[in-house]
Amino acid sequence: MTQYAKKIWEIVESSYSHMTAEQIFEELRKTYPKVVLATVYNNLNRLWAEDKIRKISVEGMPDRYDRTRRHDHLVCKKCGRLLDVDLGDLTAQLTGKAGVPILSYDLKLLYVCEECRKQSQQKGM
Amino acid sequence: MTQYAKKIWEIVESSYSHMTAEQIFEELRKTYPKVVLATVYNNLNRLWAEDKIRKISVEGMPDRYDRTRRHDHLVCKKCGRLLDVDLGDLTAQLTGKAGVPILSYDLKLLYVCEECRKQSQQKGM
DNA sequence: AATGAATTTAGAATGATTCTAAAAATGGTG
DNA sequence: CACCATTTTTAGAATCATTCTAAATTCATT
Repeated sequence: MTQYAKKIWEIVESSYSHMTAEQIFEELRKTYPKVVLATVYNNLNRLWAEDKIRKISVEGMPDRYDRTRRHDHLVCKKCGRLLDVDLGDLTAQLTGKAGVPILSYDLKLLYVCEECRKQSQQKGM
Repeated sequence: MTQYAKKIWEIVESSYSHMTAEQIFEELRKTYPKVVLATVYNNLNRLWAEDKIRKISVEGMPDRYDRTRRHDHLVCKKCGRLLDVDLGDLTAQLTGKAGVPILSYDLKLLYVCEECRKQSQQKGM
């Protein structure tokens, strides 16, 4: 791993904030001010293909990157806010039913976050 | 619902092929040759916000739209191919653990499809 | 130091989606 | 039906995330 790959991996793996490529880029620049955004994408894609990081896509938002340690997500249907939640390991339960070997799974629970609930109440929706 | 919304809803609801906005647009044009792509996006977004259709995002691919009837997806990690699979309704099981009211959930099982498996064997990967 | 492979860079290009403002359609209401 | 307000559609430009291209640099191995 190059210095960039290593640092990018550290940033993602130690973050709990589901960063976008742009945010990772900003963070990386604190250490390597000359690095370029394409490098961040290159490395994120590489790390992702090698299963060293996770990628999370939520409709209408830029992809976000996450540490690999197994956990699931609560996604606000209104604003896209992402929260970690651990629903336990369902691999065994799911593999049987699926009928093919599963690498991993990606479970998103949709809800409406506190703030969005308040907002839609105010507007009487 | 306008004529466009209705037809778009019908296209999505009756399809099992996880169509992109572009594909839905092409299909809609068979009935309404003058319709415009932005209208498709408008309606898809509206229908989705009203929970009349599902939206599925897979990393690096355009969003795809799906009927609402509960089912889950197998996603090929290499090529993004999408397959339907029914793993049963986990709502009850998940709601308890999550601790907040869940609107729905979105479960993607990652695997490597037949074709991609063959390809990577050939290349010795 | 030389070779080849992998990575980085700069910047252009792509592609999906949204935005803008104006025009058209729609839906009551009197 | 005629009027008004609201919603939807349209055309086309604009935006934004991401990828691509080709050259330059770095890296690993000999």
